[in-house]
Amino acid sequence: MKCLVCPRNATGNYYGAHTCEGCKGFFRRMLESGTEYNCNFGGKCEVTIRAACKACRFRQCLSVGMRKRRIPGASQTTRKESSRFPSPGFSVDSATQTQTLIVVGDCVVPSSAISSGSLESISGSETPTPLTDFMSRYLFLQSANSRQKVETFNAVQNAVDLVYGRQLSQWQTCMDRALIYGLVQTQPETTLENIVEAYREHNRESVTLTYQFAGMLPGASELDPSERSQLKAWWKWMAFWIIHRAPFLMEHESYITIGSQQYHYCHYWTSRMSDTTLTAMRDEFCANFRSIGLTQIETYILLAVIIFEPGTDADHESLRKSKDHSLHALHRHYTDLLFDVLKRRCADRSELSRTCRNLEKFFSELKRLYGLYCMYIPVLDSVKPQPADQIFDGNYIPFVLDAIHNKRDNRNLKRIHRSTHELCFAIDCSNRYKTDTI
DNA sequence: ACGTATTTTATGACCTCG
DNA sequence: CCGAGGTCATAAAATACG
Repeated sequence: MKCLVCPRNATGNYYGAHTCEGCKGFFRRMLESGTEYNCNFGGKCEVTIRAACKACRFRQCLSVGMRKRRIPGASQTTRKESSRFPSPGFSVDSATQTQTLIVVGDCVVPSSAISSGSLESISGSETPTPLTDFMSRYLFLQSANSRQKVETFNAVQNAVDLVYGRQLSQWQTCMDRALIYGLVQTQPETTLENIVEAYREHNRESVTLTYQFAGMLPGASELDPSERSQLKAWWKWMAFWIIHRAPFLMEHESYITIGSQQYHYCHYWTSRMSDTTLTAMRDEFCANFRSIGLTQIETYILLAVIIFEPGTDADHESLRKSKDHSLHALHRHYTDLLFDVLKRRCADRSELSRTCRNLEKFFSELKRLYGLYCMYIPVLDSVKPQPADQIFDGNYIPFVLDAIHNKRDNRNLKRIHRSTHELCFAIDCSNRYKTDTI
């Protein structure tokens, strides 16, 4: 196997990546010395043997996922890691790590629980008395149900790795560089127009990834076309957008990179592109979501629940009324799975109910945020969700690019801005998202 | 300025230990 | 057996010197 940093052969997995002895030693020395090197050639040097530019070699180390496991005296690091995906039990600490679940009796348990010898406590040792027919059938159904959940759990994990693994690790690198190593992402000179274009590109890609993820969820491909179209509801994508990014959108700074240029979409650009109220609300929302303390896999199961939420679109009124179509069944299945996983992770009932309460609170915030985004995403013209007049009742939508080019009369823009702003707070999304299913 | 010797620094193969 | 961290010979770079 090749070293992920330089052209040599890898000799093992060091600091979280397959590298050679040289790159391992180099990374260790860089951490020890704490010296920060700058590249004099634009940060794009090829990492060759021995003579490589230190700045670029270190950047490459970070980008392939090399991390110091424990920084002496830096408790912040551990806190940050654990706040992202706190995971007692179902530990999934990187975007690409996979935790398999298996069925024991009627329970779904992480495979690690078996190897660590806690099997007895989960399954109970033996069942000496013969079962009645009814009980056998009952247990069979229950175990089939568990098996299905395990399959779904693993499929969700697989979908996360495949669809989002790369993106998550890029963002994690961006965040680690800043928070752990105090390195600011080198940013090429750019303009607001470039950032807006990158943001659009990023969102187009994001739509694709969302539906790619949705398509990989067990059950999705078997839906009939009208049901499948409901997976693409615009508000679902919005919820997906924010939840998927929540670990990286902090109050003090954002750590996501966008577009083919991988621009750091930092607070500065956010403030140039949208209202500070929106950013503040977004960041507060993300902080609240992080405080729920869902693990990574729980987060994406939650997203699956959202994806399969039966629609409320007027076009699908008849579908919505029938309670037995597949979308409802799938929604139920994923909700069950989420509950199962939560139940098994939470230490006691109070932790479980706290998590559920927080989830409920999160849904009501989501509605509020949805109102805001209804205004801004069409403004940025990054996706074409529904015709704007359906959301804004015929009001003119201010386009940011128009504002940049001063194509519109500024006074008019301000007026419209204010009116849409007020309007978005008034949008009642309560019929769009039901919390009673969770 | 140039060539050579010496010193300093960075590297990576190998080692130890948990 | 694996990987984090230590050791040390040595390659490479920096500096001194004639």
